[in-house]
Amino acid sequence: MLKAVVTEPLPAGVDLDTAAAEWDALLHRIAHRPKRASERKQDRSKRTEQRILSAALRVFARDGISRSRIADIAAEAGISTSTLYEYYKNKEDLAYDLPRNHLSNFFEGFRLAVAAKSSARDRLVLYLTMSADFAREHSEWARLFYLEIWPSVSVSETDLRHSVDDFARVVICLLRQGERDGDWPHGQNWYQTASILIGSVNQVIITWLLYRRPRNLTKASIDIVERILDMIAAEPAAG
Amino acid sequence: MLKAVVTEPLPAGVDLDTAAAEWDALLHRIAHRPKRASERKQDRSKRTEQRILSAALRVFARDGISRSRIADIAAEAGISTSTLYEYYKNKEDLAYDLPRNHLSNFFEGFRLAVAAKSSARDRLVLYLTMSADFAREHSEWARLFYLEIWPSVSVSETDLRHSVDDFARVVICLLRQGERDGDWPHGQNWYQTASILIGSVNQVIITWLLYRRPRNLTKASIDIVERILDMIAAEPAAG
DNA sequence: ACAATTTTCGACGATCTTTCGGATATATTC
DNA sequence: GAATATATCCGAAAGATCGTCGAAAATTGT
Repeated sequence: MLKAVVTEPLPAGVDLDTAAAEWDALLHRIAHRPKRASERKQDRSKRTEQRILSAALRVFARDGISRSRIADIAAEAGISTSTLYEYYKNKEDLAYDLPRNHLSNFFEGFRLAVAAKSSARDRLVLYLTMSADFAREHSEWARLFYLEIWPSVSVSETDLRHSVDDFARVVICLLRQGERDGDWPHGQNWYQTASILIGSVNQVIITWLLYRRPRNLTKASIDIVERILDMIAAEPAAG
Repeated sequence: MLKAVVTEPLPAGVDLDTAAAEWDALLHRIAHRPKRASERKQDRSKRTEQRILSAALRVFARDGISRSRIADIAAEAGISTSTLYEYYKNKEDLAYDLPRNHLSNFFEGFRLAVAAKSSARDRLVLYLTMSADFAREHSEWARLFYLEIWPSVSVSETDLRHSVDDFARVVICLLRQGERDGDWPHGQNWYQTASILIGSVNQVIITWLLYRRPRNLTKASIDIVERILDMIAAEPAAG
């Protein structure tokens, strides 16, 4: 795991080693949120579980969560309805397990890719761009996550909430890094800046999911993130 | 209705009268989207309809749409289940009628309030701030709209979609106004700018709805909108 | 006050969800 | 490799919610 090598004199009152360690810890944590409690013992079951998840994703994306029927998902997975209940308490439980899996994969992918980037700005661009790209590559999952689950009231009562909170936490952490490194001026409200970044990218992703516009989601997300970061870098220092 | 009085020489190729007329027309249209088709004949029915809407809002906000039962809503409204079906085809139909009503009211409120503002910047700040304030004042409705309905797949298949599209249209129109008036530099991608503004404000609203943070939603939305507009005004002109 | 129209409601059938007990498959032990 | 224990699967039936229908009640117009 990369650790920033400090060659310049430390700014007063900031421990870069501690900061780097925090970053590593955050990266590790987000990619390793505990999975669901019940571990299946037999290989057969693990295959069945995968078949259920993949079937559920297809059906949910096609019909929307509320209009999907458990029986359809079970049929699509090639098992009986009652077997499905051996794996998931109910439809909601199933629906909320899907994003957790994928989010873990996304975070793990980012953890590996970000090793090549050293500046906070590059990392931030990578992070937000990757999230848009992940949505484009897994558009069935993204429909489910961005259009049905993320904003839902119930997220706040679920384990999934932690993963969603992690998403914002990464942005905040990188904004602080950039401030320390002088990528943008001191004294801004980083929660507000994070809202702008995350809100803007999500807005682009959601519009793309609903209307397939703009055509090139990857380019659009790079453009919007870089534009915002340019604007932030040009702001007068506050405080 | 206010019409901009032109005292300065017109910039080449721009008809300010036409632009002002378009703005008036847009304002009128958004506040007067046609209501639902079926008109009730008796006064009693109109009261019942209101009781249903108000009961549905409470129940949906409390339980979430998918967990709400038609029977509960009917009981809350003091009518029988089957009577409710006389008014709404099904739960979805009911859920999607609520936002339409409120959005109309919001647009009408904006139409009246914006008459006092003449610059595009002031109008934009007013618009986005009012939308956050409307969410704060009608938080049950806002939970339903922002957390369950707006991002939902099904919006794209409903009448409601027009009202949602109107919301963005107003922002785009005001951004063009501001460009003509020199409030910010020429040549930017206004769809992108609109995504930033709308996405950021929505993000703040959603966070407030879920976690009641930041405490003062009104102030937070003013701050974030003004910060973004300042940044946009400071951008170099693109070409 | 009477007829026509509109609105309400209880009862019922249809659809979907969830549970339960036993049958079948896999793993473990000797 | 047979016996035992455990894990997985399924059919059937119970439970819950949705949505319909015809008759009763309320309202309106004359």
